[in-house]
Amino acid sequence: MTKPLRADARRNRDALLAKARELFADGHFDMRFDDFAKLAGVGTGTLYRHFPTREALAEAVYREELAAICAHGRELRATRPAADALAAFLRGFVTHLHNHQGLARTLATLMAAREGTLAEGGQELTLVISELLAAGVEQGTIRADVGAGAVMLTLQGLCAAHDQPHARTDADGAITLVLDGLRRD
Amino acid sequence: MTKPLRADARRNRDALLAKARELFADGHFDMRFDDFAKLAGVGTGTLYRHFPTREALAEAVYREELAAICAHGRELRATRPAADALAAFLRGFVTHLHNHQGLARTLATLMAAREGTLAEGGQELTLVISELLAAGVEQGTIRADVGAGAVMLTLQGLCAAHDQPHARTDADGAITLVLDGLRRD
DNA sequence: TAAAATATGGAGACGGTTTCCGTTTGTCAA
DNA sequence: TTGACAAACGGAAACCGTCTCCATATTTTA
Repeated sequence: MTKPLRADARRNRDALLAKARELFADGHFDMRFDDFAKLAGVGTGTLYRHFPTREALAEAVYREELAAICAHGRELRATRPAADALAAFLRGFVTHLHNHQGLARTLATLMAAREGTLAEGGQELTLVISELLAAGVEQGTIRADVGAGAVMLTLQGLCAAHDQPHARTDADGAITLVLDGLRRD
Repeated sequence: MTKPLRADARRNRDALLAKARELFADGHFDMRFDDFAKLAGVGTGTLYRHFPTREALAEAVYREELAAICAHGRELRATRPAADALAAFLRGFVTHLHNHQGLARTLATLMAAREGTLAEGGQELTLVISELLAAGVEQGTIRADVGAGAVMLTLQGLCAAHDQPHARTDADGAITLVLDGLRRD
């Protein structure tokens, strides 16, 4: 599965990721792709070998962060009533997006992607949400006629709009609607 | 305001729009920008003079369509209880998007745009929705603590996801959540 | 330590975008 | 009408980011 990587290859890959993380954190998302390579001190070819596209790089940068979010979602589901867990998860998601612009930007792309490794991240998130919904249906606190896709679609909106003026307020409002709309009580 | 346009200029502009409409209707959204010019029988420079960017062209193509949608929304507001009008408007919007991929694609861009003429289209839609909401608040059928931005954000999600597998089902679900979440009764 | 396997780097090809300016077309006043 | 001026045209060529290719270098294996 996970093919063993040659020493220099791993070193270069890590250098690229580190530099990308640094630049993303500073809000530099739109660099010339080649420049990532230059700044990381590797050749253009090396960059392309490790990350064929800009999105692949972003995906690698945020993979762990997204996995952590999903893990947090599962933990919530295991330790709280489903409706509470869902609310906490979505509210936390909004806050996290608000504090991590790069993640929002990346997720907007990931969710739009329909094939390949890129889509995986989005699918894991969908899975977590559908588990939360299923638990809520089981507990009778969440309606059964709306699927995880509908919620994901709202999240996609949040991500796509993350850099608009009233993004935070609007995002909070949208999540409120989703939560109240889902509630069955 | 509306500067008088020279005869040949108007002719070329119309040819460009007509060809773009035709191509968009056939699902050809990703043409080389130059080719619009060639296909419309005008020079590259002429294309750029009339529509500086791809988005400007798309915006011009769908401007009337969007205006019609907004007009329809206002008409609904004037002739029905606000909650009904809002539901009809949003449901209709989903159906319309589903039947007009090009509009969805264009709106996704328009809504993301934050400045210039491009943003205008998005703003008019926001305005219509906030009028519908305001009417509902007045009539006591819609909650007052969530703004039009929250709804727009969901619509942005619909547009961004319009070409995904379960887009229609998910869109219907998301709108259901928005409507039920907004209802105050 | 030599051969095989893997990875590197960066020059340059590629292709879409955009500008620039000499020519054409339309407008308007006389 | 016609002449002069302004507005618009067209498309060749400059521009610029992306991506490939391969001679060279590094690591691994035997």
